Amino acid sequence: MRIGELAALVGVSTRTVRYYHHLGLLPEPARLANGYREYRLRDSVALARIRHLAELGLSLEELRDALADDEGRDLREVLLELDAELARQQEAIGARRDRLATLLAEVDLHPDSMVTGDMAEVLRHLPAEGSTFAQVDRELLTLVSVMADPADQARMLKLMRPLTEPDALARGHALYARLDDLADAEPDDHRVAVLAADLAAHIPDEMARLMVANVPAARSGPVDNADDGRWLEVLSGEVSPAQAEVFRLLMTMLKERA
Amino acid sequence: MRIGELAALVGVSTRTVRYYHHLGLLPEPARLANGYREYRLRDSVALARIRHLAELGLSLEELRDALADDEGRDLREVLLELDAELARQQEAIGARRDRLATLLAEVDLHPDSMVTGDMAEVLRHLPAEGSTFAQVDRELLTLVSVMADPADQARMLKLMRPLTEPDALARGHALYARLDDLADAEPDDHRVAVLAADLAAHIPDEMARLMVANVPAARSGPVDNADDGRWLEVLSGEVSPAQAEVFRLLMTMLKERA
DNA sequence: TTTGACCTTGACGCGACGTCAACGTGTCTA
DNA sequence: TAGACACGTTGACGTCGCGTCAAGGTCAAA
Repeated sequence: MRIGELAALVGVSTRTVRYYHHLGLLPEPARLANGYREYRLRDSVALARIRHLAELGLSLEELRDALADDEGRDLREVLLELDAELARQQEAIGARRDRLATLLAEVDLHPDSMVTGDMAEVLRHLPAEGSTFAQVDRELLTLVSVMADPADQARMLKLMRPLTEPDALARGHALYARLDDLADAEPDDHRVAVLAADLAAHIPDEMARLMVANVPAARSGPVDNADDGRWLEVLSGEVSPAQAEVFRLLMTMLKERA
Repeated sequence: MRIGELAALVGVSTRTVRYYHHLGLLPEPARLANGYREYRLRDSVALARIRHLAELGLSLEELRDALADDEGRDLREVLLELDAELARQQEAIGARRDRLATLLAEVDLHPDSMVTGDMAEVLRHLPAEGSTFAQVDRELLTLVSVMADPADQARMLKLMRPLTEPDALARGHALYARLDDLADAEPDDHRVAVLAADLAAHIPDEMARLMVANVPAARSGPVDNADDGRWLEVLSGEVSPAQAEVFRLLMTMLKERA
């Protein structure tokens, strides 16, 4: 047989056969006078065996190891390992499909974003365009909703629920307005400390504890942990210096309260 | 934020972030005076969203399309399509695991080869070393056992069962010996036609029909079908001219009988 | 003789990055 | 002030299992 016949017989391309030669998986057969490879029956048996195993999902390198010398001993281990690997893959795909189903339900309800229904509810209660600080909160909440695992998120949403009550909402919007008023103020403006105290009063105890536990800038001591990064500076980049000072004071107050 | 902070926050490598810029998935942020990229909160939101979707199995290209302009309309379709794709993958892996389990059972029983137990039984009944023709049969049967689907194989094995009875076996071995005797004979040796007839008599009717239907050299007319290849020549390469002639005559007789 | 089907080797391309090179920048320490 | 060290920049190559094209050589049929 020439290479095309062998390939057609086993059902692969000639490129595949030559590639297997290149890898040393299939021995190079004798050549005819014109340089063509001349295959025999046993080559097609070897090739068919390679394909049989490859189609089960074995990598060609694993194949070479398994078929190398002792065909029986190693092969069984490799196949068992492969089965475990395939089982893992099935589970992983199942988990992905679960998350996908969750996401699809969210997309159905809120096509414009990718947050859960509850989080979308919270976001809708934030002041719309115009408030730069509300925009920062919006981004923070969206980030959390994409990154945090569902359990943590649900806990957080439960704590935020009271803030969406009509009167709490009105006070919240007033606080946002006062924050926005500080856009051009100096960090030592007298309104800064007052606003921070009012914000602290607005935040329920349980939520304060959660913020202290999770916001790096509020944890004890100076920035000694690499994980902490530079949260405060990052936020400062998003808002004015006076507004950043409000945030810093607020976190200090919450930490003292905890 | 600089690129390392962004990457650590979202849990990817800096290379990944730059790759997403390269693909246009994530917009390039402003640069500092020193050329460093300067990221803001919204960049981390965008990056987290990309990762969230990518981890579900969407390709980056699909992601770019889905997140391009209309986030809601397209995304749902893409996600549904992805779910179908994942379901297909799960099924494919399941099928692979089924075949793997079959193969494992075979390997347990017959560690030296990769054939089913029944086929191993047939192979064991063939004359051992020394008979070149039996070696050819051995390779042909092994090839069939690797390539044919299990149903066809089972049918074939059932037809071969009578040939492994003690007396049929003895006659079969005698026929192999007579074939091997023709190794150095001329194609017009008088033993050729006799042996072909004896072989034909040794093959049960039903099996003859199966061979005529499946062996290209036995089908009607000259080689007119590309699929037929050059079976006869291939076999001739494995055995002597006289032996090849026996095979040719045998197939002709079987065809006439059908 | 020319076509057309086959063979040869060699090289590039894919997808989603990892990894290394060669270099500039910023911060901390001796 | 110098050096160490961590970080940033762009660019290029490697991964895996081949597909695909390039530029030729070989062979049977029209």
